[in-house]
Amino acid sequence: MRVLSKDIAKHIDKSVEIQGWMHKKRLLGGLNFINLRDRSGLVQMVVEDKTEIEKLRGMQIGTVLKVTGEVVKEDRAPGGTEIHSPKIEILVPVTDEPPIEIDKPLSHKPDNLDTLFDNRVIGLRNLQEQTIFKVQAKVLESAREYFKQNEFTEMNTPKLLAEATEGGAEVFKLDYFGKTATLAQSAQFYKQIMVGVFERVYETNPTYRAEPSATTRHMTEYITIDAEMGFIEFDDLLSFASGFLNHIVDSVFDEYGDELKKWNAHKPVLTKEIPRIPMKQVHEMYVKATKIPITDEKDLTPDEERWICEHAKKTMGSEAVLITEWPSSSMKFYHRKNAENPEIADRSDLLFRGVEIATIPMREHRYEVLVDQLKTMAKGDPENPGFKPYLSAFKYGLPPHGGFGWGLERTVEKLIGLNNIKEATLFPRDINRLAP
RNA sequence: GGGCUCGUAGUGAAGUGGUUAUCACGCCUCCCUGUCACGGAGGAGAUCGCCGGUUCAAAUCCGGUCGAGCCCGCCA
Repeated sequence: MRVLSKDIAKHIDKSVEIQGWMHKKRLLGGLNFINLRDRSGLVQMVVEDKTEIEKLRGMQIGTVLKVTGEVVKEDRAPGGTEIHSPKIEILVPVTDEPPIEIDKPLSHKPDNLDTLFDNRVIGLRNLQEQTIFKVQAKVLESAREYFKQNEFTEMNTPKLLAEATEGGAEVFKLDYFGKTATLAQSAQFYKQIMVGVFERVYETNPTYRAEPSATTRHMTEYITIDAEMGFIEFDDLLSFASGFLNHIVDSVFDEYGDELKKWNAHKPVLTKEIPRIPMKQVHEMYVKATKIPITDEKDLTPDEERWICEHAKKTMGSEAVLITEWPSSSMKFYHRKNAENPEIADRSDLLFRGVEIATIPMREHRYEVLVDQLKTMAKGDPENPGFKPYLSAFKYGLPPHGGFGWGLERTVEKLIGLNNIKEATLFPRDINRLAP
């Protein structure tokens, strides 16, 4: 009966069987320490028997072991317990030394990321790398928790689409039994359609962008937390997003705060309601503070995004900020113009620690207005089979609604304090990486 | 797509014209009974990304090429 490393303290003075990977050898001669890794962590065993330690000669880190030994309480052992007099059975011998270190922190310097990803299969076994992806799993878990508390229904929408209709990002094209299919660049149309079914829906699925971007915050495949809710207005939508971020941050640091100390990650300071700042005001504050002129009034530059987050941290007690009042001239056709001021759109971007992690807009739900915006802003044909089913959802009744597309990897990256989105991705895909 | 920067043992780094290319981790052999970045002695491991050029001499300078990184544009 296998016992996990985290549970051995419950078996003091008893014989237990443990299984896992050899993580570290410290051979002191007559007294040898072997660390074993399993899914719950590490356990130390003390090997004094020469025939037992000889079994491990030539065996490298990663060797799969089954060990039976006695659990002993020992203050000098990490965790206060260890295994004595082990009988070692090698389940899978490993004689090749690992191409990258498993038992020591790996270099995350930009110059070394290529090596990190080339050796990803083995490097992910590194405990510090594991922390990144336990945090990622926790972000998803706490997101689901929050959605459930707020009566959302989880869904899965198709990623293979007939043709590109949404506009904006470049799409991947692929052969589909002689026709051309595209990979979804977002769940946009489907999640709006599903508002007509469940009111509140979300999914956490991959999305694909064929943009030839080579930056620290872009990939060709990434996970979006896509949510949409009906019968809501803009204010409440932004409050919902504030609560969402707070819940995720609290959940992650409650569970992994200790492990994250090894990454020098500190819990972000946030306000219950994330501060909302109109874009024009950000431009003004930025220009005044930095003397750097604004080149594009319709968007923020990456430097402005970094600056406003620092500014909000210092003056508003929040490392996140909601940028509001986006000019309607740059909005998508399915976004909604502000009722009082049609020059601006009911849209907000959520910036967190210097990077945009979510876009949070209200959608235009009125059929006639939407059709008009489709024609004038996107030069789209409402009769096009890519648009017609989508538009019919509106024709047959969609309430006022809004939602967000929330970048999972960017969120994890910034929670931990990493500098490149790919570090927060198991097997990153970018303009020139398709493997491993 | 535009600009800038970088390619040296398995890994991380040093070496800016001079003949055996340096160090640390890892690996191999030996010593070591409380290690936890164990310690000590010894050893193996690199056509210095690739091609061409300049030079008596190139890891080092020049040109090309391939690969990578960062910034910008765009976005999650």
